[in-house]
Order: sequence, then C-alpha cells, then structure tokens
Amino acid sequence: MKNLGLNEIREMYLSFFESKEHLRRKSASLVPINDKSLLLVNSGMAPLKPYFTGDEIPPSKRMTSCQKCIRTPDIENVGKTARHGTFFEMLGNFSFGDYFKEEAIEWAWEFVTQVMEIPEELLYASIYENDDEAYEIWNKKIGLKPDRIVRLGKKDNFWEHGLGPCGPCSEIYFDRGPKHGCGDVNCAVGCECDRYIEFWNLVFTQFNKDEAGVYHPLENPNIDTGMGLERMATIMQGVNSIFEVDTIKHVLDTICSLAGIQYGNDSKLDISVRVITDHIRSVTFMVGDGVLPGNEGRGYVLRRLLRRAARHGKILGIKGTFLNGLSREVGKVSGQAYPELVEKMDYIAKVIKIEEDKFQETIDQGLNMLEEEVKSMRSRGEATLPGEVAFKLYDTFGFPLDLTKDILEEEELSVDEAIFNEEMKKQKDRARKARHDKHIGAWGEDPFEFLGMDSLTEFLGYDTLNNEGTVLGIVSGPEAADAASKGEKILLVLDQTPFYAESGGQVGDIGIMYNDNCRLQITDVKKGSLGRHIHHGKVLEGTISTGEKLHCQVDEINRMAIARNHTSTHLLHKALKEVLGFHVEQAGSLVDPYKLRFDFNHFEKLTEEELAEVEMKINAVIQRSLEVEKFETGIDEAQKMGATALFGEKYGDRVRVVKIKDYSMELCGGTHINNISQIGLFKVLSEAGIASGVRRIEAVTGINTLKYVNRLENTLKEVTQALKTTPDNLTQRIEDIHAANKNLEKELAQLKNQLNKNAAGEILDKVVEINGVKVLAVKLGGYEADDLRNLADGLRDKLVSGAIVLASDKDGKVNIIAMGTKDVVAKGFHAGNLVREAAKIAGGGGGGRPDMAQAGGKDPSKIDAAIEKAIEVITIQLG
RNA sequence: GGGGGUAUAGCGCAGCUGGGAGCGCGCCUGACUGGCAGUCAGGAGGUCUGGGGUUCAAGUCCCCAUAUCUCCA
Repeated sequence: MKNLGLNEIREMYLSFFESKEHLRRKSASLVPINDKSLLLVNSGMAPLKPYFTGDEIPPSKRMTSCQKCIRTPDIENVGKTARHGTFFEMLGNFSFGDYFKEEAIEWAWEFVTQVMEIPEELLYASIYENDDEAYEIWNKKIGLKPDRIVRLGKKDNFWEHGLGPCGPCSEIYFDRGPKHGCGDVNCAVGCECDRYIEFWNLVFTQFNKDEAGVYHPLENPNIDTGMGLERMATIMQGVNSIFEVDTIKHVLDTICSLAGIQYGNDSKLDISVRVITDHIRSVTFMVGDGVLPGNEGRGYVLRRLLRRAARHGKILGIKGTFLNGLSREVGKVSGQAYPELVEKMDYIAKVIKIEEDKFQETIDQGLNMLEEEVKSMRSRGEATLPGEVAFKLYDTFGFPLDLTKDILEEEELSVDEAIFNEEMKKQKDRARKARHDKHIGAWGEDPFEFLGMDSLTEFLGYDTLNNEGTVLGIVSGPEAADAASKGEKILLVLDQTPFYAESGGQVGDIGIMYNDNCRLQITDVKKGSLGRHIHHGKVLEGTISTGEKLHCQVDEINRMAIARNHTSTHLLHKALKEVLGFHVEQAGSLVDPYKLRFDFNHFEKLTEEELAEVEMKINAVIQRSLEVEKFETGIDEAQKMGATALFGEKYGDRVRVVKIKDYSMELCGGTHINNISQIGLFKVLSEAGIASGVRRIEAVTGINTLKYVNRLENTLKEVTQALKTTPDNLTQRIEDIHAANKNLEKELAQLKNQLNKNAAGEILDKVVEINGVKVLAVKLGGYEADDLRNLADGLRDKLVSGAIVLASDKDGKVNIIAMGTKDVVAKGFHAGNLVREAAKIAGGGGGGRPDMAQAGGKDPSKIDAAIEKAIEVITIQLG
C-alpha cells in the first residue's frame, strides 16, 4: 500500500471522480446558506440538499466535493478517545437522478483498489439486509466473495432522517488485522472493536417516506456517498488515529513542543493535546468562514470550542495566548486546499487572540471568586462546594465547571454536581419554555385566509406610485366585511397595488386611496400569507365595498425618503466591508423615511477613525452619481454575478438584483432610487453594540441630514449664547468655568470652616452640665447637614469630653446632628437613639452610630421642642 | 429569544442591615538612599454611568435607560 499524505488523497479522490465526468465543487462554507435547520454544515451532502430535494437544479448531474464539516454533539468525548473529533473533511461523489448503485459501487471499488491500491483481501462490504440488488453487484460484478459481504440491519445500513428521501446504503470496511481486534470468535464486520473500520458509505437514495410511514420508490434515485478523509488517511498511513495523520500530527506536534511534552507519555495530558488539536482546527475554519465568538448560535459553538481549547492549554502548562499562533499551523497544512485560510490568516489569528484574552479575564475574575468561596467553606468547616455556587460561577461569570473541580480537588474539596446539573436543567427549561411561548404568540392568523389561493396581490410599486386596483377583501375590526364607512379602521387587500408591504427591513408605504364613493388614508402595509399586501387604513369619507375599484396614490415624498435610506443601506454595507473586512455581514436592518438602522457582525467597537472613513467613503461614492440598476434574474445567475445574498434569507427562483454600477450588488426586494446622487449627504448618527459581536449603525440621508445638522447647530448656538462665547472658544470657556467653579467651591469650604471656628467659640458658651457630662444642645439657623457635622466635629475636639446636639433649619426642613466622645458613649450616651427621639418631634426620623448620628424633620417650628426632648433623653441615658 | 452579573480617583478594586467616599498602584512636592516594585513625609485627583422614584437622609433600596460580561436556546 502507498503511504499517502492527506492532501494527496483528497486530490486523488477529486480528480478520480472528475475523470468519471463529475463536476468538482469546492467546499461550501461551514455556515449553511438558506438552511435554518442546520447550525453548521455536518456532512458532505448538506450544502447539496436543495439538489436532492429538487428545490434547485444542480449545475451538473454528477458532482464531487471535499467538504469541511463540524459536528459537536459529542464534544464532551473529544480528546478522551482517539476517535472523536469535531472537525473533519468529507469526500463524496453525488448523482442527482443520474447513475445509480452499479456505477457507485464499481467506481468506489476502482478507486479503493486501483488508485489507493488497497489489497482486496483487506476489504469487506456491508449492505442493507434485504438489498439483494446491491448483493448481486458486489458478488457478481465486483467478484467479492459471499463471506466478505455482510448484511446489516436498518440501524447500520439504512439511511433515513425523518421524512423525505431515504434509502439503503452499502459501506466499505478495511481490515486492520487481528492485532487490532477484540479477540472474540464472533468478531467481524460491524463489531465495535478497532479491527474492521468503515471508511466509505454509499447511500442509495431510492425512496421517499411519507407521513403514513410508507416508502414510495423515487422516479430518479440519487447517489450520495461520504468518505471521511482523515479516516482514509489513517488507513493509508497505517496509523492508529486521526491524530497521527500527517497534517493533523503537525498541529499536535506543535502543541507538544509548546507545552514541552512528549505525546504518548502521559495519557491524561494526551487528552488535552487531542482536545486542542481538534478544537483549533474547528476554530480556525469557523473563523475563516466568518463566524465570530458570541453568545448565540454558531458564535456560541465557536466560543465554547475556543475556550475549551484554551482551558486545556492551561492544563498543559502553556503560558499566555497560544491558539492564535496555532491557527497559523492549521493554515500551513490545510491552506492549499482551503485558500481562504491563507488569505484571511491575519484576521483569523486576530479574532482568536481577542477571544483568548477575554477568556483569560474571565478566568482571573472567577479564580478570585472561587478563592473567596474556598475561604468561607474552610471557615465553616465544609468540604463540598454547594452546586448553586458552582453554577453561578459558571452561568454568570463563565467559569468552567471542570476548572472549579480541578481547583477544589487540589484543596481536597469537592463540588455538589447533582445540584449543579439540576440548576443547569432549570436554565434549559426556562429557555425552552420562553421559545415555546414565543412560538405560540407568533402564530398570528392571517385575517384574509378566507380569500383563498387565487386572490393574490400583484405589486406594481417598483415602476409606479399610482394606479388602480380592485378590492378583494375588507376586514373591519376582527371580522371580514363587505363594506366599511367613514371613520372605520380597516384592513384592505387589492388585486394589485403600488404600496410596498413591510419586508426586508423596509417599512410599508403610506398614502391615500380613493374613488367616487370614498377616500381612504393608508397608514401602513404588511405582508400576509401568499405574499398578499394588507393595507392598514382608515375611511376618511364615504363608503368602500369589496369589488370596487380604487385609485391608489403612494405618498411620493415619503417613498423617496425611504428609497434614499434603503439605497444608502447598500452603500453602508459595502463600505463597512471595505473598511472593516469581509467578515462584515448584515445581521438586521430597518429602513424608514427618517433614518436607516443597520446591524452587522463585527467583533469590536468601531474607532472614530473607522467610522469617519466609512462616512467619507460613502459620501465620496455618492458624488460619483452612479446609476442604480434594478432587474430580475434567476437565483443562480445572480449568484454567478457575485451578488451579495443574506445568510439565512430564503430566496425564490426569481430574484431582484439591485446593482450600483461597479460598487455594490445585492439581492433585494426593496424599493430604491435611480441614481445615488439623490441621497444627498449621508451622515452617521450613532454606532453601538447590541450583542456580543453585533454592532449597530444609525444614519440619516438627504433633507434629514440637513435637519440633523440644523438641530446640532441650534444646540450649539444656545450653548454658546448661554455661555457668552463663540463656538471656537467653547471648549476653553467650559474648562475655565469648570476651574473657576472648583476654586469657588474650595474657597467656600474654607470660609465655612472659618465660620464654624468662629461659631464654635460662641456656642461653647452654652455648655451645660448633666450628671457630670458637658452637654451642648443648641439651635442654629441655615446649616446644611454636612456643615452641621463639620461644626460638631470641631466642637467635640474642643470639648475633649462631652455630648453635642445641634439642630438647624434649612429650606423648610430640619437637620439634627448628635455626637458624643468615647468616654461619654461608655457612660450610656447613644447618639442614634437620641436623634431618633428628637427627630420624631420635628416630624422626621433618623439614626446612626452611638458616637455619631444624624436625622431630619419636616417641621422647623418644632426645633426648640426637639432640643428639649434631646436634653431629656440625654438625662435619661446618663442617669 | 430567556436568565444572571458588573459600572465608585488615571488603572485595579473595597465600601455590610441607607447615616462622614476609601484602599493598592500610578501622579505631584520635599527629604533620605549604591539595588531587583528603594524608604519616609506631605499633596493633588471623584457628576459614585445617566435619568426618575422611595426617604429626614441614597454610592447603598426601587424603576427606566446606556455600556459591558456571562450562561441557556
């Protein structure tokens, strides 16, 4: 057998099937397009699904590809065994209603025995238990002996995923020899041990399963095969696991040398090495496909993989951030087949570095908290950390459970994992319930269901803003109605309309409709089922009935304002890509007549410079006065032209393309202006974050920009007038005022201090003696609580030993303060209690410590009474 | 989409059941000093994120907003 590198095998496979007239297709992005059922591409056929289901026509009936894939369900097992991995490449050849079983098996055999030159005596095939057709081909055509063809059950050899296309499959096995076997006499193909490994699955999609569970034969059966590239490489290279395959081993070796260890010496450390090796591959490819670490969906998968890898790096004792460097090694070995890794390497490394740094902060923060917990556990003499605490560390602060466990173990402590898991389950249930509730709410029924499939709306608003339509249905209140009259708020569907219905982030049009009998005001338009435009309106005059014709007149000024903003959104999208990088993808958009709001993926706050550059770029393009072309075409042609499509957006066969000369081209159903010079001036209002990895920009255009500038100018005018200065001197003026204010405050404090000193002299004359203690109980005027306290401070120092009660009125309220020196407190004086009693008299309350307390009241006329009360209380306290 | 957390001096943070805004580092001034974070003395520096509310009194309690971290889906 030849010893072949992983990259060689890939190329040999693809060119082999090219020689069999297959179209070679490059790997699709890991981010599934137009497929919301999938978080990440997890098989070679996933991106080809529309061809199998017939939703789209394949460019060729025979295709072959090597697809990057990620699977994370058994992420916990990665590393623990040498078998599991999250990232892998899947080779495949596909037939869309073209060749079938015979060719699929023959070519597979030819590739394995002729190209790979695997000796026939090491090969086995499995088939579905009653697939005699496949048996015949293997036995008669290929000449495989009956003892080498194994019939397996539905679980192993019938490919099926819910409803839809399915069928039997045939798998090819490689015999690694008895030394890898389990030794059992019954050991054979299908055994769980390591001797016979399955490396190629040929799926014969020949049935369609319906709701009743009946299998209907497909008219044009398909072929879908999948060969794990890494697994094939282990066979060809005669190694034990994918981690020993040349390209992957390169990454693994780099990790070992970073950690200064030898792979294979310590099974526990090997786990960490494998985890990092696998995860960095997934991470590198994901970031390369535009995924950013975040707290939802793919972003969260990425974050988890990255943090797990970072965590295992720590276990190995690797210092600092290392994953960003490691991703370059992945680029080195896989860059040839995946040029995007090479092109975007710097970007990939930067994104990883940022996330590594973030994780380090999270860890440091968590370590401090855990330390505190351990301390308090020790003081309580406990050995188990409550599950709630561990969960909080994890849930709120992102501190991994296994790290908590490790640290506690070192201290010979443990975690209550049962409670932890319980808390986790609660959290999951909460999220599920929230989603469920939302779902029910979202099932808003279309009030125009009664119209049926034939009554549709034709949208004419791309070309005209006024025309005539016939009323198909009216809904007034909750009910369908035949007619509606003056004052009623109604929903209205016409057979054709120039009114745009809210979609793609663009709001609905407003305007009027009228005929000889009535006049309606349209305030909004939404899309109903079957794409019907539902006009929200109010009858201004007369009566409207179904079947009548109506003149429709869209508010042109409003529509133009919206169009300006929508076209500007396209310019913004493009400019952001140019300034920040290719990873910028639209994540949401709102276009109304006043402003545009654009959400997009980006990992950090935009700098002032970047924002300015974006704004400058857009306005520079606007000055080129480029034409905006709008046309319809097929989805395939549009994509071939390079039109930008949105992730997760479902497009029909025919799509509308909005093209701004050589600058921007997007699939878009919205309404646009004819020439970008109509935008006028584009101005960014704000840039903000709305979620981790998602930023939002708001901007205005045209007249709205002028209005915005005018508002700013007015504010500036008001400010400069109020400060009696000019715009140029404004900053200086404010700084001056600020400084002057500070000086005044300082001066005031000094003066108050001086006053207090003076006042203290006078007040000291009023000392009386109660039970041998010097007591000052004095009414003052105009003191604030703070000043009163300062004064009392000074008095206390002068008295050396004694008790002080000061009361004052200020702004119609009463302030009371009480203090006592230490020795007086020892004799029973309690300022807090005293002040509470006294304040009650003046209609307030208060409290404080025994040596200092303050209180307030609402009735200044009662100050004298309050002081009397205070003296009374002191007498009791000291008595 | 749902939950939890954080925001106090230039930086890192403390501030408990509401009742004198603090610590460490850094900065400034002076003195001492052959040292790896030199020592001592003195000093400056605050819209306690913003806005409402409760209270005699809010950094502290409640509500809203903003920023940011984090878990689940």
